[in-house]
Amino acid sequence: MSARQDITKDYRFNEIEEKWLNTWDKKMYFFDESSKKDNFIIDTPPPYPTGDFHIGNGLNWSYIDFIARYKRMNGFNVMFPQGWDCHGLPTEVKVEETYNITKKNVGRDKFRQLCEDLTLKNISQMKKTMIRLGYSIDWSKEYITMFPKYYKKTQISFVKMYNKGLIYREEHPVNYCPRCGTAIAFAEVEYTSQESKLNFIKFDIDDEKEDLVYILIATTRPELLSACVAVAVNPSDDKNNYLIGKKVKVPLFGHKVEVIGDNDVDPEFGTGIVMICTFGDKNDVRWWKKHSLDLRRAIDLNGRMTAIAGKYEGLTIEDCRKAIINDLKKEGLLVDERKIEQSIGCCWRCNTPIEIFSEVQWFMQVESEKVSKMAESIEWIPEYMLYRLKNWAESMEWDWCISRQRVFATPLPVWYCKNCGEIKVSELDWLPLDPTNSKPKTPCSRCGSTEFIGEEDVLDTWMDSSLSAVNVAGWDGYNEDRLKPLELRPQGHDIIRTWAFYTILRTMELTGKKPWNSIFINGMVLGEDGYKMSKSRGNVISPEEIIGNYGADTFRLWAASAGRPGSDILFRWDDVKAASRFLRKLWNVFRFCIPHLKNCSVEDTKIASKNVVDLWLLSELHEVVVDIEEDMKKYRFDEVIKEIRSFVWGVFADNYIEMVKHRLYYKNDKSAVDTIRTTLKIVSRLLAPFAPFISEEIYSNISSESVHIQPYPHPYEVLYDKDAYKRGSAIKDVIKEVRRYKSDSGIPLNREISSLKIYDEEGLLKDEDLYDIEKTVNSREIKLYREKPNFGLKVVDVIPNMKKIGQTFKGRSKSVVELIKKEKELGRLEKGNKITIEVDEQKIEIDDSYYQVKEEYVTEDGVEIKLLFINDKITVAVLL
RNA sequence: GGGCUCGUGGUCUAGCUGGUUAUGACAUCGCCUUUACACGGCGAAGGCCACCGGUUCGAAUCCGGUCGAGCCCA
Repeated sequence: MSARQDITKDYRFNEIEEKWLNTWDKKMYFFDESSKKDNFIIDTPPPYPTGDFHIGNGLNWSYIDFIARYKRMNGFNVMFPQGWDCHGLPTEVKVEETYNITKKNVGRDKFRQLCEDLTLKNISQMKKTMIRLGYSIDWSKEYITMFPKYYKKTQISFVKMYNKGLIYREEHPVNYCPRCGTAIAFAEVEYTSQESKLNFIKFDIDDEKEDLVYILIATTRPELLSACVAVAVNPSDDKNNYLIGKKVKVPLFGHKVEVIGDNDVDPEFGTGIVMICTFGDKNDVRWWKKHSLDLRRAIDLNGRMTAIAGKYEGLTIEDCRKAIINDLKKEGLLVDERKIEQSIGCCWRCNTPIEIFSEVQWFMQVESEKVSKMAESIEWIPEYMLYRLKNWAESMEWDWCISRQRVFATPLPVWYCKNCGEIKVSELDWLPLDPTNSKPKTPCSRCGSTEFIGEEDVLDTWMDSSLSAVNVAGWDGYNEDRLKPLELRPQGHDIIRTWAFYTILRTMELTGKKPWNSIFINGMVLGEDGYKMSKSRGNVISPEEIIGNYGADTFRLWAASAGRPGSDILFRWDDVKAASRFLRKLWNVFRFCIPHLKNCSVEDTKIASKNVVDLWLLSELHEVVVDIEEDMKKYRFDEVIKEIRSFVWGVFADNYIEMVKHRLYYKNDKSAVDTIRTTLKIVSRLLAPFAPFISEEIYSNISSESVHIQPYPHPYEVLYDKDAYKRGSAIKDVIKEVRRYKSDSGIPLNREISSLKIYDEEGLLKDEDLYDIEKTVNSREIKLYREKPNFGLKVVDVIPNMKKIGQTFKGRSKSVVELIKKEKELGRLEKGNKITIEVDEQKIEIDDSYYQVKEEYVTEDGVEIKLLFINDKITVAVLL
C-alpha cells in the first residue's frame, strides 16, 4: 500500500521537525494589530543574552508556548513577543577577558561597541535553540534593550519619574561591590552562609580613673574598629545597662565613643555589647540613622583601608583584619575567638562580600505598601507566590539605588553645571542621548552657564527590563494613560523580588495601573542530583542534548509533564524517555490508522448510524476534552498530558483499536473509519500546543490545513451518548476480562476459544453487540442470556459501603459493618437481597446499596468453566 | 530568628473542598510474538501517605505540635 510506505516504521523526529520548521508560515504567529478578536498579550521574559538557552529557560518558554498556542486556537489575538535584556556586568567582564582590555583603557564608545557585538552573537545563538524548540514567537515584536529605540523609553521613564519627584540624587548608604566597583541594589545581594570568627575585644571605660576597667564587645569585623562610632547595649539588659551614657575608648585607635541604649541589641549575642561601625552591616545603618551618629569611612571604593585606619591605610580588608587581630593579641586586648556561622551578603554576579558605603547615588522611591496592594489585585498562579512578593516589599529598608558605575548600560540622561553644580536633567524630546558625548540644549537654570559635565554613571539593568510590560503594551513614551494591563506575565520564582517587583512598581508609577491581570510563576529545573544545575557541579543538561536524542516535541512533553507547574522540577532522563515513548506509541497508532483512512474517503464516511463501540470511544474522548478544558484554566499541563496519554494509549490503542480490527479488516466499516478519523483529528488538535510537530504531521495526513490554525477542541463538538457510553464500556469490559483471562492462563491472545456465555440480567447488552465481542476474543460460539447464571454462586467477600453507612448510622457504623460481615459468614448474604440486622436493639432492614458482594463460581456438571464478573451486573462463562 | 513551600511504594510524582481497597511514570519480576508498536501487550510484587496529638462515625486529606528538606529574607 502506498500510504504505508509514506509513513516510516520508526518515528524520525528530526526529519519531521525540521520539515515543518521549514514549511510553516511564520506569520501564523503574528499579532494582528487590527484584529477584532480579544487580545491575549504575554509579557515574555527578556533573557540576559548569555548565549546559552538553558533548560530552565526551556521549561519557562515551553509553558509560555503552550499558553500562547492554546489561546490562539481558542480564538484570541495572541502576542508572544521576545525581548533581550542586554545590559549587564557579565558581558563587560567577558569582553575585558576576551580582548584583554579594561573598560577604562579603550574608551566608552569602543567598549560599548564590543559589548554590543558580543551580545548580538549571543542572541543569535539562543534564538537558534528557541526556534528549534518550535516556540510560536512573534519575531516581528522582538525588542533589544541595548539599542536606542528601546533605551530611549528607559530614559523617558527616568525623566518623567524624576519630574514627578519619584527619582532623586542623594548621599545615602548603599550596597557596594568593591570588586565590581559599583553600587548595587538589595535585589542584587545574595546571602551565603559562612563560618567566621566572633572576636571578644577589650574596650577601656574612659571615666573609670583608678584601675583599668574594661568591657568586652563581640564583633566579627575587627577591621572596622577605626570606623567604630558607638557601642550599644540593650536598656533592659541588667548586666550591661549601667554603661549607657558612659564613654569607651576604641582599642588601637584611641578615639572615644559613647555607649548607647537600643532595644534591637540582642543581650544573648556575644557579650550583649556590640560596636556600631559605619558601616559593618545593615543594622549599623539603622542604628546610625536612629541615633544620628558620626560617619567614619574606613574602606574606600576599591576595598582598601582609608587614612582613618591610620597605620593600616592601604591594606585590603582581609589583610587589615589579620593585622589588627595580630596587634590586638600583642596588646592582650583580644580575650577570645569563637567560631560562628554567619550569613554574609555577597554580590550576586561575582560573589565578593559587599560593603555598605555612604555614597552619592540616584534612587527611585519605593512605596512598598502601594506595590504590595497593587500586587494583591493581580491573580497569582500559584497563589502563594504573592506572599513572597509582599514579604519582600514589606521588608525593603531603603529606596532602590538605580545608578551603577559601569559602562555597558543605559546612560543616565543628566549633566551637572560646571559652574554651580546644579543638576540638569534632559528634556523629553532630547532623548535618547549619552550625556558623556552630548550637551544640553539650554543653559543652567540656576546660573545660566553653558558648561556642563555629563553624568558617567549608568542605570541599573532592571530599569530597562522593568519596562517590558509597558513596552509590549505599546508604550511609545507618551501614551501611558491609554495603556491597559496585559493578560499574562510568565516568569520564574527566582526573580519575583526583582523583575516582578520592579515591573509592578514602574508600571504603577507610570500608568497608575497594574502591569498584568495574572502572573504565572514557574519553578526551577534542578539537576539529577537534586541540586541547582551548575557548571562546577557538572550536573548541567542542555536542551540541545535532549533535542538531539529525542526531538523538540519530546522536550516539550517532558516540560509539560515532569511536574506540577509552579513547583521545582528535578531533571530525570526517565521522564524524557517516558515522553518520547508516548510519541513513539502515538506514531504507531497513526501508522496503523492511516491506511484504513485512505481506503475510505471522507464522503464515504457520512454515515447515518454508528456502532455502539464507536459511540463509546467518542464519549470517552468527550470526557477527556471536558477535563482538559478545566485543567487548562489552571495551567495544569501535567494533567492535560496525562489525560491525552491515557486516552491515546489506554483507551484508543489498547482497547478500541483491538475491538475494531475485525471490522476494519473484513468489513471496511465506515463507522469505524469515521470514528478513527475524528479521533485522530481531535487528538492532534488537543496535542498541538504541546507537541506541535507530530500533531501537524498527523493532521496533515487527514486535512489540508495546518493544525495550528484549527480551533482547540471543545466539549460540544465531540459527541457524548450516555447510553452508548454504558453499553460500550460493558462490551469493552467483557473483552478486556476475557483477554486478561487468556493472558493469565498463558494462552496466546489469538487462540480460539470454544464458547462464551454472557449472562446479562439487566439487558444492558444487545444482540448486535455480540459480533464485536465474538470477533475480538475469537470465540467459536457466543450466547447472550437474559437471566442469572445458574452456577450456584457463592458469596466470598463483602465490602461495606462506608460512605452510605457512615452518613446513615454515624457512631453505630462500626457495629453495622460487623453485623453485615456476620451475615456473610452465616451465608445469608445474596446479591439483590435485603437483610435485617439488629443495632442497639432496633431491627433495621438494609439493601445491598450498603455493601458490595463478591461472588465466585462453582463448577457445574463437572465441567471447568471460568466465570468472569463484569461491573457487578454481567457474568461471563468462558469455555476454553 | 521570620516568611513561604514541601515530606506519599526503590526513584520521581498526582490526589489534600475528609468516605473503607492511594494516581501515574520509571525501575523490578512473571507470562504472551496478537496482519501498528516486543522501544509492544497482560499481569504481579512493592506504601501502616515523616512522627505525635486533636476534630469526626470516618483523616494522606482539616486543626495543633514535633522532626526533616528546600527556597526567600533577617
